[in-house]
Amino acid sequence: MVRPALAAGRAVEILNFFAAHPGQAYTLSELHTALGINLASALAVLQALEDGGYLVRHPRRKTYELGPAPIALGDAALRGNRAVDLARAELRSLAGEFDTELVASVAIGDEVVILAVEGRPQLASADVRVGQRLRMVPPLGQVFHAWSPPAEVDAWLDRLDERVRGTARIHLPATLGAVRERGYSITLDSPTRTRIGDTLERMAEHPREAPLLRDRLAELVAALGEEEYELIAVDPDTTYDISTLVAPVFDAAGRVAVALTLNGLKAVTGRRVGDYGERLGAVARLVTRRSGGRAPE
Amino acid sequence: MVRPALAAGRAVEILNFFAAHPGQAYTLSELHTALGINLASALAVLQALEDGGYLVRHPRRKTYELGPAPIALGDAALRGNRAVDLARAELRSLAGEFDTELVASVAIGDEVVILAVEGRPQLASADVRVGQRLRMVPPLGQVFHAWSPPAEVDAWLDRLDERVRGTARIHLPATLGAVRERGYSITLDSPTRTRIGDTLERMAEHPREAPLLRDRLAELVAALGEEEYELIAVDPDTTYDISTLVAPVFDAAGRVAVALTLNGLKAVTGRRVGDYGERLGAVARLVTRRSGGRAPE
DNA sequence: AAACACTTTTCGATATATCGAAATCTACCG
DNA sequence: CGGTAGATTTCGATATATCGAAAAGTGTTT
Repeated sequence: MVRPALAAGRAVEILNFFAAHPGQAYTLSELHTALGINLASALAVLQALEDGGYLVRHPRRKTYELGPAPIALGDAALRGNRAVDLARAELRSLAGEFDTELVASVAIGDEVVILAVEGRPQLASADVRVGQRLRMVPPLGQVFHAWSPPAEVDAWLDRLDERVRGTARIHLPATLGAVRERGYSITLDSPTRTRIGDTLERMAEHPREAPLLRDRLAELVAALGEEEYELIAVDPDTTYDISTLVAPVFDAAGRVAVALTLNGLKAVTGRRVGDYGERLGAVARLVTRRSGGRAPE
Repeated sequence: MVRPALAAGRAVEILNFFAAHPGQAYTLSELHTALGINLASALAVLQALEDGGYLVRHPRRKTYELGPAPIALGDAALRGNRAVDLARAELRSLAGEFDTELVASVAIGDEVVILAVEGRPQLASADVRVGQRLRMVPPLGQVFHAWSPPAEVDAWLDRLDERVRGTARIHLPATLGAVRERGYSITLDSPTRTRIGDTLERMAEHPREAPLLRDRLAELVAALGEEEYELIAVDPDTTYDISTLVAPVFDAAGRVAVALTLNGLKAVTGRRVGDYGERLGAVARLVTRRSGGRAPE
């Protein structure tokens, strides 16, 4: 058997958990209950991570927290990933310019991982932190799939509960088309959408509750299907509450390397939405070009 | 058996290797030969790391390189490690002020790991890169041991080849005392010292050659024992070539959390050496204070 | 001071990852 | 276009990590 390497997978899970909870310290049993890893196995993995300096153990409290080794690793990863490095810098200056929250995220497997957060949102939204991992279930992840081959879009849709998959398969192609056409995604703020975000966050935070929350999520997505969440046509004179504007940064292969998100715009006219979107899109194109990427087609 | 978790240890080794070689891509067999991990086992671990986004695989070339996940992890580690974060910022401004190379490093087990490098050295020295790991064998690591309990100093000395251990045990207590007294370490540049650095770097780079290089290292350390490498008394009017000035940043428990190193000063008077050292020491004390640390005693 | 509740560590049987070698695949070269 | 050298992937026996549960340790409460 060659696939598993169970202990390495555990090491990854543990590191991801610490990445999502910066500055926090956890005991062995907290990690055991949070991640569902057997105590003895978790101990072995924690010792290996400690030996390498990825975690340090407080000798009295017997808690683990992040050590210095990931700092060097993160530095190396940033050097090898020009797009993220540039995106961080650009988002920082955009945050000053726009006075709202800006986020850089990437897709890893079937999850979105937050890599940078700058500024604060105008609208109260689900709180976003670096290291957060959210399962990329529609409508989350539109920019990551707007330029994808049909097979990948299908895999994305298949993550939906089967009760809502049918209607999603009807609506989503049009919205993905609108995103492709416009170059960025616009989603409207609504209580339903906020609750979807909260639920996904809660599922990520408490993996043990995930099965219970799936039903709830399915209902919310079904409800969202009835609303207009992805804005297809923008009227310049209507006032909107915007949940997110998202623009893609492409890599050399024409795939979405990083997504730049502008979060929570309160009561803005369609005209202004267009201005924000174009500005965000221009930054995304700049980062694409400077990092050696190219748009598809 | 609870100690091993072999696969987790391999994951750590592989990540360390990538941390030390930023932006580089490696094939399975390159990693296999470089790290001495069985091909099949290495493949399993690499797949686990890839699933988590710590590595990405180039589908054509079949090479692995760092993915985006370590960026989030590094960010979290920095948030939890105020001392390193502050040290990086302070070293950056010092590099502008001093026009030489400045380095932040930490001790992990029996190794020193480089976490930040700013500026360029005046003297040609072994090249220093973020992520580098060097086995901390005397004379390397003086600041990390100047305030340590005797047992740790002994463990450090025991890493020396037994042929030179005896003389080192005679000389080092005095030099550690001088470091403690002065608050920072001063080591002189010499061909022997440079070659020790090169050899340690080479051992870290090619673990397979390490046993062959141990003899060479022992000879060099023996030769260094004859020279004056740690400067005990500084004459204000003599001109020195300085290899390193190193000042400690302490954590809340009074242990050395980070070492700040100023590398390669060419032809400076003793008076100037003192100025540099005091400035570096002042920065180290500032970082200690701001990060909530305290000096021992 | 003693019992309690909790966490960490240890332990032995079993399932499984690891190892070395062989088989397959890929790309280069004649 | 066929051969070859290198790499990747697969395979089966063996060593070993994993699991559940019990033991030892730690700090708190009564």
